[in-house]
Amino acid sequence: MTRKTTTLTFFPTDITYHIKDGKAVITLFGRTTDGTQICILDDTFEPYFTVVGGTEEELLALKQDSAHVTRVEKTTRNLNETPTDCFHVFVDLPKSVPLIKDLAREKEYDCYEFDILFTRRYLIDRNLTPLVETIAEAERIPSKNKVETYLAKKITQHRTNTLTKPRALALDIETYNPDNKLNSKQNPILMVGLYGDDFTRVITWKDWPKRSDYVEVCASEADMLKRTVELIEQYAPDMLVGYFTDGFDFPYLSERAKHHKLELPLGLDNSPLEILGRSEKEAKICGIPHIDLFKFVRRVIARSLKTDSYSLDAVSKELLGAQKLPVDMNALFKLWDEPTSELDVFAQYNLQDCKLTYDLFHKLLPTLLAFVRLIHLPPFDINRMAYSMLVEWYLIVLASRQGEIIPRKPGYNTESSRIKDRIQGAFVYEPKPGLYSGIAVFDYRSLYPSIIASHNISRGTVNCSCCTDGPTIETDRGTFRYCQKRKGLFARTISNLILVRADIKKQLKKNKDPFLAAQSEALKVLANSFYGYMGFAPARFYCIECAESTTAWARHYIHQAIDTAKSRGFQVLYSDTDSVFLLLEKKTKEDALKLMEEINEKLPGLMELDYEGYYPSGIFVSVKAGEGGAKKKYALLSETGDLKIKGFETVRRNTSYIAKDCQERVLEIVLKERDTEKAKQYVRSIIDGLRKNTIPLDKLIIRTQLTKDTDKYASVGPHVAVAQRMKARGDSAGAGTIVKYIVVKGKGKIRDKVKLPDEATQDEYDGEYYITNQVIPAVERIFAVLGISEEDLAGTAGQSSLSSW
DNA sequence: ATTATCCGGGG
DNA sequence: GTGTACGGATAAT
Repeated sequence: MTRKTTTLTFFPTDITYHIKDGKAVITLFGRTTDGTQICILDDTFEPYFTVVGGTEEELLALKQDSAHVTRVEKTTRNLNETPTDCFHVFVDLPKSVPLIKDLAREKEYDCYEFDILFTRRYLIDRNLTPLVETIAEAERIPSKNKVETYLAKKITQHRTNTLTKPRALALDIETYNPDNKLNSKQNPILMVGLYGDDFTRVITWKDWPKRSDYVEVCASEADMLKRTVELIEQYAPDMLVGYFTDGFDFPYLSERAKHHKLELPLGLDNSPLEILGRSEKEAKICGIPHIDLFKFVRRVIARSLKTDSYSLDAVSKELLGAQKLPVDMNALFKLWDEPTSELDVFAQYNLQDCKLTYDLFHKLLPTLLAFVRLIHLPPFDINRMAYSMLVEWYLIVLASRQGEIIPRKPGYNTESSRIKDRIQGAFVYEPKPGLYSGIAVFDYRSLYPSIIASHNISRGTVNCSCCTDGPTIETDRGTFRYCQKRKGLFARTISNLILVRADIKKQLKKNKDPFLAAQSEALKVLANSFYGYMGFAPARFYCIECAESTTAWARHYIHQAIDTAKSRGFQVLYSDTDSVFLLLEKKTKEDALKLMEEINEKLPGLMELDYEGYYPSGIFVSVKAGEGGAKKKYALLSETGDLKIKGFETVRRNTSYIAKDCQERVLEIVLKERDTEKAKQYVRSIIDGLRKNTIPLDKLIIRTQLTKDTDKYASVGPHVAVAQRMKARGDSAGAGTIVKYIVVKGKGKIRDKVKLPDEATQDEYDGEYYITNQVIPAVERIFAVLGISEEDLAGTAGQSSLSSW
């Protein structure tokens, strides 16, 4: 009867539950510190939700079919940060919660927390964090799982070690693709690539001459699928990694398995690979978190990347300095039909994609781990969350552990009406276009987070009834006052984020650990996302008054800095949101620093004005030539000689490198050498080079992204004409393709004068086109500031127009 | 300007 | 599964 209880130390990687004997059993999968994969069951957690109103008897009586209330616990929790009597209503099964909740609602009881998932509720209430070292007192039990299974008596964590070296396996497939068609019902999978620690394999079902030694040939597609499951099981990964595998590889594998009437029992409980969701799919494997790096990159990493495209190729290039193997995708199906040694290139291509994915995973692992540790949810969930959800769940877990009842998600009507709520934005002091010397720049450090923390902004502290005096803030929406006695949820949470980050930054100075660096970054972005979250219509903790007060205080503090500067005789050049640019003129840097100290003395709490830097010269350019109102278009020269350029066009849309290069060089000459004449001569030399066709061809390439397929454009612009040319010669060019072209000499419209970069020759590009449409527009506003007209610039003063050159 | 719609990414 | 979109860019009004 009695079995031996053992102590297991393990890292939980995945969590789920199953029903056994009419009861929900939490199932944790993970790896022990000595490397064994295990499964731990916990049958001591009961599903519940929270009700305000009703009586114990009435709640106990709620029942629909077999769904029923098992017990009711009277308790006190905070509702909108105010202590409130409520009930925890326990039910027989997790899926009974929505049913019983509906019955309770019919009786007009206020229901909460009925949509907090069972496994998440477990992690919150039991204070557990995935991927963190866990100690379980447990006994071994018989099971059909692929791994040793134990029933837990007690599970605890000390939040020390984290699973920083998970055993990862990357997967990628290649498919039969006639006419660029991706159709999992018709076209088979040709190859499955796997890449792990000391493991490389491409599985396929045709042989070809001179194939690489990591290629394994199966008899059929079905055999290849079975072999894939077998190899994954043998490798026993902690995490299965892919790129857009939620949207492509796993759904495709699943569909092909269905086609062959096969199951893909990848789960550690032998359950099949599951494809969830309707429009945005998720591929789930029980016990093995599936990490789709594409989703993580697009939702979390994107804002720190330069690239516009989140393709594996572009992201690998930026983060790893490595790229996909260049192949002609259209050749794959032809080679498959008649295999030659050339087909091996596609196996190499397949494996390279797996390797990039594997390397990318390790590059991004510190960030993923940082969020898992902060938010306390499983890696599978964190991987797929948008910023708003990361903030929301950070709040949910913290608030819940502090006894707060989690607000409901807004209904459709509430959300629609919230969308109409507009918040008055930041203050902008528009600069007068001009060339300036001696600029000091200050900015408020983490302005919005520090305001929220310092002014105790929170949904539960706004216009509290416990203190009627205290500072107020005027906004378009009314005057708001925040409690002086109780610390609010938002303010407490954000203060904590700021303080923990300060501590991590201190540690980072001694130890440049990438995991620490990622934690610091994660804390920063979470803090910076709070303001946006408060005004986000679908947010549970929505608080428009809080958001409105935050920007109002921001405007107040930036005005305060500007007014103090003016009263001390500084000229204010420009200001936007959290920064102030001062023109020093006769004053020194020391005077400016003294001013900063003076401003800082008056600031409350965590708020602080930072000295961003001193710039010997800077130019502010108007958005439209010759007019005022230069918003966010300026260039500064730092003391170390670096140019800081804001708001000028970049080579992304319809701009050539020659235009950008010329613009940068002009800014450099103007700011560093202060030599207008030299800048003018430089532009003239470029114009001359364009006329004489001596500027290298690759500087003239113009890039434009196709927004739709070529046949859907009403008007055929140059980029559409190029796409048509590409198609005519057999290249693919559909929606999303970035087309590259060069404008060449000739008659007619621009679209009749475009060529692909590899078709055009040095002598045939149209210099005049580049002068009028690329180079001049890029620099004319800079010269307008310096009092030089287009005509003067081009050396054509006196002529009637540019076109007469 | 503000509001709808489309699209990514994979072969 | 006690559930679910998202965010950017372009086109349309």
